Amino acid sequence: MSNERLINSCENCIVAWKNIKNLSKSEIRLLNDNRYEATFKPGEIILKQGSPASNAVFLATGMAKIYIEGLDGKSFILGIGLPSQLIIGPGVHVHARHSYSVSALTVVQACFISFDIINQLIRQNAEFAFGMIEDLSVKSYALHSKLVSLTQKKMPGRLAEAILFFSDEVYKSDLFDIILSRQELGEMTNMAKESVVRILKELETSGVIKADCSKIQILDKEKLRLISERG
Amino acid sequence: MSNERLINSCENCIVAWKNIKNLSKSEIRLLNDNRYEATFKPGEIILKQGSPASNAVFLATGMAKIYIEGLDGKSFILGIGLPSQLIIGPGVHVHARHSYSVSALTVVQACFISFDIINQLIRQNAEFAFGMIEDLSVKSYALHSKLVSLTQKKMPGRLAEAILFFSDEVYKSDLFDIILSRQELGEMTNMAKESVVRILKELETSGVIKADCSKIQILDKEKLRLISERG
DNA sequence: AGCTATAAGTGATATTTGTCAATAAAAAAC
DNA sequence: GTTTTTTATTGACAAATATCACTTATAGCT
Repeated sequence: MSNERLINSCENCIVAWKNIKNLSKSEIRLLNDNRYEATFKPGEIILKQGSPASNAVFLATGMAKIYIEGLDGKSFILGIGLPSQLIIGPGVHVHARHSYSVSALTVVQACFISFDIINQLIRQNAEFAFGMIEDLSVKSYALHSKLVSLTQKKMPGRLAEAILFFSDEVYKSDLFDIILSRQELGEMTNMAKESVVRILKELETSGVIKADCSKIQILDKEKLRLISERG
Repeated sequence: MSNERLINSCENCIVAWKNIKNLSKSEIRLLNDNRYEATFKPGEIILKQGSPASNAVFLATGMAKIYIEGLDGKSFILGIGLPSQLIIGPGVHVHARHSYSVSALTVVQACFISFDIINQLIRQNAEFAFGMIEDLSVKSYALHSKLVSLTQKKMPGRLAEAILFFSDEVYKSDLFDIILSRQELGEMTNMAKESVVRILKELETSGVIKADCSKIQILDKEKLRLISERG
């Protein structure tokens, strides 16, 4: 963690959270004056599940792994935190504890803002409050889809979905170096790492993708989408 | 659906949503004046997944099944709607569509209030907005637990959890007539109805519960809790 | 560059869980 | 109170998926 200020101001920050546009100049100043930056190295923990939630975290650069630490050491990867996102678990407004852990996958620059400030802004600015509600809703909605996917799709469907997520949401390309290991890919799709390897190979044999270690290329996106949707 | 007014006013309604206490008298009046009641018979659909969400629904009496209609006709039961609850899916603040269906399990009396009113109240009353955020957060938090439970627990753990849910949250008793069929219990715990029957019998054989058709009695709650937690 | 630790890949085997087919028991309809 | 329909239960079997025990790559270190 360094202490230099890498980001000048929230006002002209190009990776600022969408909802910040609902704030007035003076509100943005309040936010900016109470903002603390930190830089994390790959593997470092940004937020720890169960710990008291006193700050909201905005990712400015880099990628982070958002995961729930479940039963006997197993974790479940909820998703990948990307720039512009507000990282805030639902636990915050329930019992002021983080409901998941977040760790850096790459070098990550993050801004921390106290919930006192966030809550003050929610209180004084209704549009900001709506933005918060919308943010929570979008995340909740994603959990619903995930629930259906995990309970009703077979392994190939779930893995296809994960590959599409990386292609569409993370790398915005059909050829990318996937940052997660097979183990982690399994933690994201609820399958054993060996099964990840096997299904990847199946997808490769059927000409849908090419997977060589971390390099993944989507060859037939339509087919991959079909596999993802059919389950 | 009948049109008589069964509930006099939100102000002294004993099954009113918790967050209504944050409203002023005039705000409650606004709510009450724009409230429409409806009575549903068992099996009737109260909200349909995918349909435009124009109203919030408050359950006044009865029980409802909240479920996602997933892939090829399979549904996943998210939970049971009970009196005092606000039934509102996350889809509402994302794309103004219901993200799940709700159907009456018993005779249900419900109040409908337009989102125009709800949103107006969020806008003008910060505490009410906070109540909304808290409600969303609690629901989202529950989804996180469900996700862990479904991915990391084995069938006995998931079924034990469901039985405890009915005992602790719904009937508040160790002996109850469960309203869901074996099929539905399976849709709630992600298992086939035959597996529900088998695990129920296993639990019965090991002296944890007694299950005779719809009648379920918990004999050893500690052990049931252990099964639920260990997975 | 060589050594070491970590991750990927493979095959055999074991578990878990679902599906099918049939019967028994309840509940609903007449 | 039958008849009909739905739900519960059972056993045999099949499919999906995990686990184990290795082998082979890959990627960090010194």
